[in-house]
Amino acid sequence: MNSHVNEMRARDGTVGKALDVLDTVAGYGRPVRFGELLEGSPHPKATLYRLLQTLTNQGMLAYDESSHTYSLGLRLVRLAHVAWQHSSLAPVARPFLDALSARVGETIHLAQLDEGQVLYVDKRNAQRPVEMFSAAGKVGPGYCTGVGKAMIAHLAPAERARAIAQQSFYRHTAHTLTDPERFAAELDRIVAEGVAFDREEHEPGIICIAAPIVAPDGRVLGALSITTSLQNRTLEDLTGLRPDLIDTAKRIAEAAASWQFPG
Amino acid sequence: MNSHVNEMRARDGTVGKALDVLDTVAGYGRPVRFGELLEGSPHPKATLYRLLQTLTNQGMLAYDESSHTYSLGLRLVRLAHVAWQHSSLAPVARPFLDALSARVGETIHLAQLDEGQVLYVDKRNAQRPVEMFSAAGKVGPGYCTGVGKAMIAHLAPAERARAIAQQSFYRHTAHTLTDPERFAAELDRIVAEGVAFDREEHEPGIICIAAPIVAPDGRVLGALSITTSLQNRTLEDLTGLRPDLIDTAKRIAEAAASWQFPG
DNA sequence: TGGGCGGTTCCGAATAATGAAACTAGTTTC
DNA sequence: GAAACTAGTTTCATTATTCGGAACCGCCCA
Repeated sequence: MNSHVNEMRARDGTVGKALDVLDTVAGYGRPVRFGELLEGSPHPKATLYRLLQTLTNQGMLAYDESSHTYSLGLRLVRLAHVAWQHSSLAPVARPFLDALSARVGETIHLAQLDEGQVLYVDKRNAQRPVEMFSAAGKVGPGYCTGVGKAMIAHLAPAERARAIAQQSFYRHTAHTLTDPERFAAELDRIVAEGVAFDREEHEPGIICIAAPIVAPDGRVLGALSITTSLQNRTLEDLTGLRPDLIDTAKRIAEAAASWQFPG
Repeated sequence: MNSHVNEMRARDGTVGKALDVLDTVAGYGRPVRFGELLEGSPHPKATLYRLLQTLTNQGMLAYDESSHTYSLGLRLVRLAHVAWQHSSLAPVARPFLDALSARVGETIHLAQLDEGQVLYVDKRNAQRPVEMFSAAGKVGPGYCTGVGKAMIAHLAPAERARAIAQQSFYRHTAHTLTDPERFAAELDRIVAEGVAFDREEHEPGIICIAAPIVAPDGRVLGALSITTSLQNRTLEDLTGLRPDLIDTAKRIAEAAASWQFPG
């Protein structure tokens, strides 16, 4: 699914390899045995073994004696807490999300771009209170989500090309855009309109409207979306929310700008 | 504050050093410049420089061109999402926390032990919906919190000794236990009683009752606490919640056990 | 124009990573 | 119950990488 990320990132010496292993373990999404990791690993047994030892010793992985399996360690959770607080828009955007959520009553996502993929960093849910990490830290595709398209559309040309090259263009639904050419055209349309729509491109029956969060200097900081299902609302309903969405995105960008520099 | 953790963990070759740098950056809690990191770093300029390059290139750090500062990167948030899901009690405990929260209406914490410190992995708040990462990933002291004492008390002797040695015993309030001897006695009392109390030992006016979550094989998985302020409730009130708390902790332990092995 | 400071690059020496192979422990097969 | 097998761990001579002192760059300020 996202193993190509591994291939891309390696070649930073030992540290790169170690972090690569971390990604691989994460990719399984469950405790994994030494043998499983070995096949599919570019490293010989002893090397992989030492990497796992080191990472475990460092608390980045957790080894379960009884089941002989490795999982990601708690040290990551600890680090991520700090990372989320100062490398993400979420702390700045929080009050704006709260307000927007109260006004529109639909699911709201705040996302950032990471290696061409969408990384959700905060969320407001209409019904249930809030799902914790299930939102923050989750990744999604860039080419078939509202937030992904909104962000990629507003990148500088070179970055945009790179981001397009990083997409898998897997067909999730009948509406998914799977052709890079047509995708690029869609991006131009998005820049012209200022917002991106997800027209059931990722999940059937799910639609959204998304706006980019762009810094004064033009850098894309993230994106904001309002998601709903066709059972509740129509695309026209979402279009009606456009002014509020764009306004909120702009306010977040301003807040981020004045937060960035005084630090 | 927690720099001793750094000292302890290094000496795992290059990877150890790199992760150490990550901790250091996290310790600042804000974007930090190269020079700041250099003083206080055991590495010469060139070495530190290369470590930062590697980590940045790997997405573990983010470098801001304009302010020349490093912060923790988004890749950590991504990894932590997975780590939280399968290396923490939180997913298993979630329904039990929801139920307990609904019954008692006070703030609830779920924590695990990491290097002698308390790592909060989930939270239910009485008033406001839920504060996201502000709970999950946050660390606290082991010797003056309910959850910390409950967990350390139920460790095997050798581990308990190690955990005690890892405490700073900084005096937060007039009630903080700062003597290792008396702390050990408190731990024995906690084992006998089955629950730990925080009697304003961390923050004035804040009290809590905590129970450990212990696996069938005796391993301490985590702890659960109900926190309140002396303005609202008394220690006696909390004692009344003891049966419910202990019962919930036991149920979580059972759920974790039956989740651990089928994996 | 020139000094100072933060950041970057070089390169021989020192060190740590490598990986084939041997070993051990637990498990299945006959 | 022994032998073959499987999965995981350790060893060690070789090799490649990291190390770090020193030189270099370039920007800001005087």
